[in-house]
Amino acid sequence: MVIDINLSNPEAIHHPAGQGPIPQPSLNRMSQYHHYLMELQDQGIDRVSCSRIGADLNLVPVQVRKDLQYTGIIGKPKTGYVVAELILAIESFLGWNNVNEAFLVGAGNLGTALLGHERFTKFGLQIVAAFDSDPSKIGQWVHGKAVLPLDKLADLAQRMSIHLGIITTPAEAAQTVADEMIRGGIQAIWNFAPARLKVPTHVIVHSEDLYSSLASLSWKLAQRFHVPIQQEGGTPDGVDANCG
Amino acid sequence: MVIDINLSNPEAIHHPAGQGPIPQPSLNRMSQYHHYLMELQDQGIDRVSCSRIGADLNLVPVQVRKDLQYTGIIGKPKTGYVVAELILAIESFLGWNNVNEAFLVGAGNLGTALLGHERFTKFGLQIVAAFDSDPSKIGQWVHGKAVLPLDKLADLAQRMSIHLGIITTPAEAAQTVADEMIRGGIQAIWNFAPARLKVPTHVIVHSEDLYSSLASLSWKLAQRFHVPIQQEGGTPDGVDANCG
DNA sequence: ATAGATTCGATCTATGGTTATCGATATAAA
DNA sequence: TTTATATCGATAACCATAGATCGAATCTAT
Repeated sequence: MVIDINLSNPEAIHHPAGQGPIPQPSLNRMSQYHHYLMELQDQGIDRVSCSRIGADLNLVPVQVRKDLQYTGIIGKPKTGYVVAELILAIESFLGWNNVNEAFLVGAGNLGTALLGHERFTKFGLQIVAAFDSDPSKIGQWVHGKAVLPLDKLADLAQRMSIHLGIITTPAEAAQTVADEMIRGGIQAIWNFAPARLKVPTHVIVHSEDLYSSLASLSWKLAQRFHVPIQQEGGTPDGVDANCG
Repeated sequence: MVIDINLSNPEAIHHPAGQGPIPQPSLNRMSQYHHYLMELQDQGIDRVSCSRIGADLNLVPVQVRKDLQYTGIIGKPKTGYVVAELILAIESFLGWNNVNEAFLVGAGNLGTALLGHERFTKFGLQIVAAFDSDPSKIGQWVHGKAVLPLDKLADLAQRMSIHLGIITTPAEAAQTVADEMIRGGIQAIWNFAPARLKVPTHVIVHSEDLYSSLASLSWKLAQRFHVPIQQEGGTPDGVDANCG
């Protein structure tokens, strides 16, 4: 799950097509649609309707339609959308057709996992180098990326115009790393360390907060086992919701 | 970010204290409060008010108060809450005072990272064994946990009454693994593989969906760089929101 | 060519979550 | 002891998101 630290006010979120602000939940569903459409394409299906998408993704058709409208795609009555077009629309909407070069800090297991995830390139994410402060890791190559000393980050980020930083260090190091990134002019941080980052308001922070997920998960498990009383319309199974 | 697959209807989510259903966002904020309160405790602070929490966490006090009420804690006017009590209240509310034993499948980098994360035990999560289908990994020990063959999972889960499964395999394997887990009577799945899992409705699924996060992140970055026009109350920085 | 079925796009309504308000209560200061 | 202030808990207003409805458009089948 994600907690974005510098919230202040959830303000209007506008998008290019000028269709007004897009709700965060809609934005979150985009990748789901994208993934699903890629599957359709693999199966040789070239047209799809909102009803179909909704049925397969457990969403009500109207919601799908609304979400897709944000991408600027237009569909035809009775036929629906052209799958290929729709994929492109989503990719362009999300900026996945442009490359985002990124620096990753923290060449541990998690960092290594991300470095090895070639599929990111399909979504415009290109991790170009890794950094660490552990001398034993510096100079190594991980999945074809050099591990450089952390103190080179700011300068390199600036010279290479890197806008995105990924933090996969332990919690203690996270703030220091974030500060370095900001010093290097990095605009957005994808943070996997379980720490609240203090950043200037112009910096975008997305934190993957495992504990938050774990919290919902264990709460729901606890519910199931310690609250045998379940007496209403919804089945005991209905304890789920999206965005857990 | 998290997408929970078997949604159907986001139905009422009830909790023990009987204060009515708890909103998912509130649930997600719980771990944040918990983390913050632990910090306070480390600093020797023993009382705290909602205003204080809100100021430090960028939340409006009234929201904090409401969230905390779900845990059943009661505070005193003018003083606020006793930190130690509050921590206990949250832990008990989330079920973090009970142990959840879990099996993890997929002893790759990500799996290894999770297996090595001792801090999980503080939150009631105890990963008791790892599984894999790669013969070269079977029989190894990772961070003190044995890596067993996948086909032993269902039987062991049943005999040991394991309720929680963690999937850290590649996407292709995820569904097979989930099926095995369900065969073993597992109730909840924490899925890190980028795949939609098909599960019976009684099984809780929490998927950490990296692509969804990446989608928001790259959208926001794209917004920043490709839409120089930003003409309203909110600053261009205000593009953030929680739950990205 | 026409009738029927299906789906899109737009508008409207309902739900759920967030934020504001108000009285009550506890502490601190006068 | 009294008064002022801060905070809690509850209720109510508000806003964002989700869902329902309806007309218009397009395709298929007769």
